[in-house]
Amino acid sequence: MTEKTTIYDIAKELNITAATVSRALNNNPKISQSTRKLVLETANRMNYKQNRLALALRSGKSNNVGVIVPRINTNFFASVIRGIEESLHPEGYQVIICQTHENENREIENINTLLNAQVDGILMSISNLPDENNHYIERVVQKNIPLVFFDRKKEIKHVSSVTIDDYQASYQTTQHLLEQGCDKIAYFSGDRSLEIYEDRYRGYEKALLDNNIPINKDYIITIKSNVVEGREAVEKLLALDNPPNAIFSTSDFAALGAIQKLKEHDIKIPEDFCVFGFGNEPFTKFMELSISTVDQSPVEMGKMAAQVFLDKINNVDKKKSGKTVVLMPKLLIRQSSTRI
Amino acid sequence: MTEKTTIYDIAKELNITAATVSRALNNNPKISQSTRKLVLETANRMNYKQNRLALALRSGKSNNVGVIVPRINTNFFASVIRGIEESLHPEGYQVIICQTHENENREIENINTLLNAQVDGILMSISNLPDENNHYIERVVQKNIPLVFFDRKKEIKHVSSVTIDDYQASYQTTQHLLEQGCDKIAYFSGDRSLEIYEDRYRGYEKALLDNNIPINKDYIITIKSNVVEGREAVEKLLALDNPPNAIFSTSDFAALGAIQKLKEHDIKIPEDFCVFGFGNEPFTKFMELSISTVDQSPVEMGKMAAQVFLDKINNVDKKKSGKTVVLMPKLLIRQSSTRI
DNA sequence: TAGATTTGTGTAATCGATTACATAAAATCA
DNA sequence: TGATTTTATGTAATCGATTACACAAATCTA
Repeated sequence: MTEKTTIYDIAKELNITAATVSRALNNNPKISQSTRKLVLETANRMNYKQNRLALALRSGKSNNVGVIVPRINTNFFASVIRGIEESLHPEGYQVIICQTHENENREIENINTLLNAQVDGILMSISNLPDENNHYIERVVQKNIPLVFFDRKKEIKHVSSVTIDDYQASYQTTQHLLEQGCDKIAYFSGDRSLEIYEDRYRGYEKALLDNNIPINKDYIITIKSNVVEGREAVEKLLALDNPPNAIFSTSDFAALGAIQKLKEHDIKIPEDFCVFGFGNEPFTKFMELSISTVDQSPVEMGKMAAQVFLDKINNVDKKKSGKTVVLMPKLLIRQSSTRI
Repeated sequence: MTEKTTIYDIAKELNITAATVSRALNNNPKISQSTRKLVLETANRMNYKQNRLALALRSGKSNNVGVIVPRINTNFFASVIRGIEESLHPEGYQVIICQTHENENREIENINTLLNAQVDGILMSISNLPDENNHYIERVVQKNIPLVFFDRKKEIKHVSSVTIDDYQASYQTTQHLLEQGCDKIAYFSGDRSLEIYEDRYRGYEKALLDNNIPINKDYIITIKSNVVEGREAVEKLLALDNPPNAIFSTSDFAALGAIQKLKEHDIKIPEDFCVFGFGNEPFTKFMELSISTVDQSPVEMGKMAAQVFLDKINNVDKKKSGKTVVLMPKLLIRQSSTRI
């Protein structure tokens, strides 16, 4: 029939109790071989499937993990989720996804919904939660639910995080551009109230200072991660009295927009101008003029975030420690910044 | 403390029963204003959060929906999932994602896990489930759990589906290439045991026949969706005595590989050779030679699949009908196939 | 063979929320 | 005022699985 089979149905069928059925199904040692065999056969015949909801309610363990991202259909986040799913699936966890659209209310709402759903852990890339809302995060910690930030993190006590070394990535990229002979490097920044963008900015700044190059504020432009803003930023830069000869963009999309616009101005890349992106979006490799960029190993990052969660779940002793994992970024030096 | 507050805790605090608390929280009319106010305040003060697991167990409704895709980190599937999430979130459903990696065992396993988790519906893009395993699908139907295929579907009784009109897309694309003056059109096919690829092939074939152009079997190559296979296929085509002057690739990635290889052979696109892709991957637009392609409106497709699920859930009367939605594809005619 | 031990099942509580039914108290009516 | 209706609350079952505890039967020991 259409109804679901429960252990009670099996029990009635065999004229035993549900407890015995449960024991047989769970390989409990206190059960006779004959009964176990009978139960297993009957369960199979009646097409029994364990109701994980009931199990979850009793055990207090849902075997679900929530993942919160700004938006799922970007290569980076989709890849992180892939990594998470692949690490968690073999351990019997399922992944619930939530999007915030960079909206802090959605972020709070998603956290609450996940808590209500009794998830065993939350992995998230924070949108832009102002500090006054930190208590929503702290509540998760208080409930002893493992929380792991990936990529976009926030310094909160007892919260783990997995990121790449954004400072290093940025420092090395700037250094690379300098070595290519670019001495006037413009910088496209993201919202610096987010740690990753602040770290990247510091890496850029430090590399310039280490090379005795003063910071030119006109070269620093805050953009959103899309093609149009990259184009617009280039217009501004080219209108300067002393325009730059390189751009380090913390967004691949903006880097692409920049390249388009530079070409329209008949500026030769990389001969006259170098461009470096960030994120290793698939298209950067495919372009005829391939775009140099920083690879963030998103799948690895997802796997690592999942691993940090699993370690926490499995070591109840180390109750309130937060683990910080920093992955090394990989500079992918391609045509857009290679002057040979 | 770290413990969770339940309605029993609130009841004890106020010296009433859990039933009354429940009624107050659910705006049950049979409750006095004063009690309701008191309960609400106390719940708030004690930071009460409803345990959705308990609710789910009692009501038989988990408010979770499972989504099964081959792989989440492709633009198409990530976008569909985005659409699904955005339609389902306002209705109070959460989305559980599963990947199959095109593996039929994983597909079956995922279906079973979702059923055990008591999901209220399953939305999936089928991998390559052979017919002898149809009963795993039919079991879902039997349990009266709404099942919706998107993109990659299978004809199974009572199962809904949302697809684009692959036949039309393919027919129109072929027609377009003919109009551009290409009379020798090669075709990169996917695995034709999947309906979508069979439909696309039929569209291609029909357009040629309608224009009195015989099918040349040498022009038809089955590929996997990646750049390398596109390159290799072009090598084969160019080695023919009578090579083609256009390619219609059912994969954008293969189309890109084809373009790369054609350029290496100094063949001019679109003057000497036209290329048309399928899927509207982001990079197709960004290329210096932008690639013509078919847009499948994945976000729309996801939203529609979610809507079909919601309609089914909300109309219990129409118990076992399957709804079939066919979206119109959009041809994006770009430089790679535009001869002025 | 009486007593101790082992083995296999049953009983009933539990997880947290909802709700049909019962019932006491309050309000309304005649 | 006594009967009737309304209102608010309590009681207890339910969803499906697990498990501490109890206990009867089987097996072992001396």
